[in-house]
Amino acid sequence: MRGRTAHAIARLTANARPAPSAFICVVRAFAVFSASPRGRKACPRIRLETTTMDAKPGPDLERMRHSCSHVLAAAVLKLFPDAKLGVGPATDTGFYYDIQTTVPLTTEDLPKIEAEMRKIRERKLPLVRSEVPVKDAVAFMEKTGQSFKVELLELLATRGSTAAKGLDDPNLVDAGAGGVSSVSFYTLGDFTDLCRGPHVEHTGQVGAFKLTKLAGAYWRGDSRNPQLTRVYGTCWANEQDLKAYLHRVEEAEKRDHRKLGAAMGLFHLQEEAPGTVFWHPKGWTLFRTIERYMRTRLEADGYVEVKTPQLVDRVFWEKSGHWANYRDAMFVAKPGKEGEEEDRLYAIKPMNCPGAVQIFRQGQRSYRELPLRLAEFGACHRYEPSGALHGIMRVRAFTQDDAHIFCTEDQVPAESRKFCDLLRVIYKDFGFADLLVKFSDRPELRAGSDETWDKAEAALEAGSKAAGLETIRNPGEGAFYGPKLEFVLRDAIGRDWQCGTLQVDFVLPERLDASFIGEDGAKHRPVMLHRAILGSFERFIGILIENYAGRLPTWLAPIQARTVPIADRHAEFAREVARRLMASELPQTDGGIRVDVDDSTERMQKKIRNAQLEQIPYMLVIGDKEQAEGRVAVRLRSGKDLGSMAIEDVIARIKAEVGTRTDIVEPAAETAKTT
RNA sequence: GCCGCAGUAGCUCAGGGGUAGAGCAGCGCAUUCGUAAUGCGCGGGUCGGGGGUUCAAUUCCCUCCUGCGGCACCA
Repeated sequence: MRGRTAHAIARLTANARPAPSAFICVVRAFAVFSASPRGRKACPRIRLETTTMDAKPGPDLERMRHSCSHVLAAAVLKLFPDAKLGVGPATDTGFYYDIQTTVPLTTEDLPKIEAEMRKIRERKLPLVRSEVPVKDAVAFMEKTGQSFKVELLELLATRGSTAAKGLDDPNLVDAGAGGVSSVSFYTLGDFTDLCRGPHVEHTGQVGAFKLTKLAGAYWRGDSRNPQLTRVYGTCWANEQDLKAYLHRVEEAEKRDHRKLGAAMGLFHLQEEAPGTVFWHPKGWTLFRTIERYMRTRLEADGYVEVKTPQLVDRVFWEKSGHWANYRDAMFVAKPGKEGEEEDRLYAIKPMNCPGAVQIFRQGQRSYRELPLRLAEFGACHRYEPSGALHGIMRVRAFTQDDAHIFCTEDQVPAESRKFCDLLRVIYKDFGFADLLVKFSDRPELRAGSDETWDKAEAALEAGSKAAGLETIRNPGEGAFYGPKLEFVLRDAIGRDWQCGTLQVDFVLPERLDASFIGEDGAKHRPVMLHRAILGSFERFIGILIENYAGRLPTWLAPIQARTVPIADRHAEFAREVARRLMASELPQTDGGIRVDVDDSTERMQKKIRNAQLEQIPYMLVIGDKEQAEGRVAVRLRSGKDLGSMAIEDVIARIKAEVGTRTDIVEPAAETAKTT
């Protein structure tokens, strides 16, 4: 968000419509749910809302959506009179209501509920607010059997807030010390709900809506509580906006890395290996390109690379604390003949840090070696809950761009700063400019004393200050061994992805007894910084695919150019051109330009179509003319025709794009169909 | 893990108590073509696995697996 003008944001968020020339920009701070699959944790952020000056006057969207959730609840109660209601707030695109019914709701009920909702809208029922003493409110909800509402009322009476923890419900948070003595009710026909409001005046003002999905949701977000059925809907000012939204959802689906990744031939997943990726040649080329790039950056920044074992005795994990905290999520192995397995139980590493400590512990370390930056492209396995798996974004086997920096407490600020600088350069190279940083402090379940945590949090605070970061507090979300900074980047369609992390750890060096000899000749404990920039390669590649909608910049594209001979007699020259491109040495890579030849018997038009669909940056067409002149006709995937070019000029251009990691933008390059 | 939904050819999808069909892709032949689909032909499926009901199951029921959308989780 930073560094963007309000106008740019308006354009980003204006549903692909041109940005209005005049608009009002309202800045509001409130809790929004992050779209990051890292979790839909509440992530407070400044949000810009834009409204056009010439926008039609009408009820505020959020208010309308909130009212729409009441309409939903009223409709459900009409159809299922014994339904118990949970909470029903507005969301970024609509609303939901959590409902418990004796017979579970199914998707077949949705059209019926929708029809009932329309009836309510047509009747233009007023939404009437009333102030009610808590005692009376409880009596009313008890009488109507709304036990969840009674629970909410009790929370309001004692705490003045219904928030489960922290900032988790933007619509119900009204945090204030102490309880309240009265609450507000809203009545809509014969349906009365506990609600803070505000609402539209009557149900006729509820715009175009559609119920979109059903899902289970734990009461008050706690898996120990009963699960209610959450009915999701979307709601817009008018039919046109609703249609535009549904269209946008469809467009976003086309970016889905699972679909694109398969279509681009990058990888596949299959039943027998849930949550693990089969990388195909093109996908692995992309993976290695990123790995090579990271290695170059890390080496330049004073890291040394290591590799630690996959399988380590459980005793080791007990020592590190992982066994106690994460045993359920670890894969274990007992080798040996069936019935005669070895006594020792091994676990596949879920993290790289204990391994890194072992390397640090070998021999006697001196303060002169610090800071020691041990990088590892470590492959970790975690038995993630089945419901969490998602394409290659959330998997059970993944490769981290991990590193552990062993240093003194005094070195933490400088190392933090150095890390943040590196992180920013790398994100920029991948095309991400927007960055948000969260500061996660001590969780409830943790290792180490409070004094240690005080020290660690203070050190990280100093580090983030040294790096010049503005951070957002994320209470209780630190790792069990230390507090962390979390780096969130924003993609081309405004979604947030948490990727990087920097964690200060005083605990593991202690537990695993790491030490160095200081200037004073005495033994000291090092501080350990855990850090990652991409997070996991698998997830980051998924993010890249979605961010670029498959159209990876030339430096990352698995195939950068394809020669397209028009007829068989041009094939030999096409192969010759490809050989020349392959022989050209690209900057910062091991090889030449990644090029192939389409010498199939298809017509040229079909070959171009195929290259387009594969999002290949350069199509080098070769016919009689080109062959005679020793040149190629260059077409970009944007549809732009660069005309006839000398082969060395094509090579120079691709080299330039790879060298700067930025594609050359052609001004008139927008003729291509979007597919 | 929990709630809801889904699984039919490599892909997208149709069908339905009497053992399956389209388009694309693939293969073969013809075509040798100037910037997003040349024509003709051919092959391809234990209808996710297991169990049950039935004269008969891909279709109905149960169960398991996997995936999808959420919830919870995410060192």
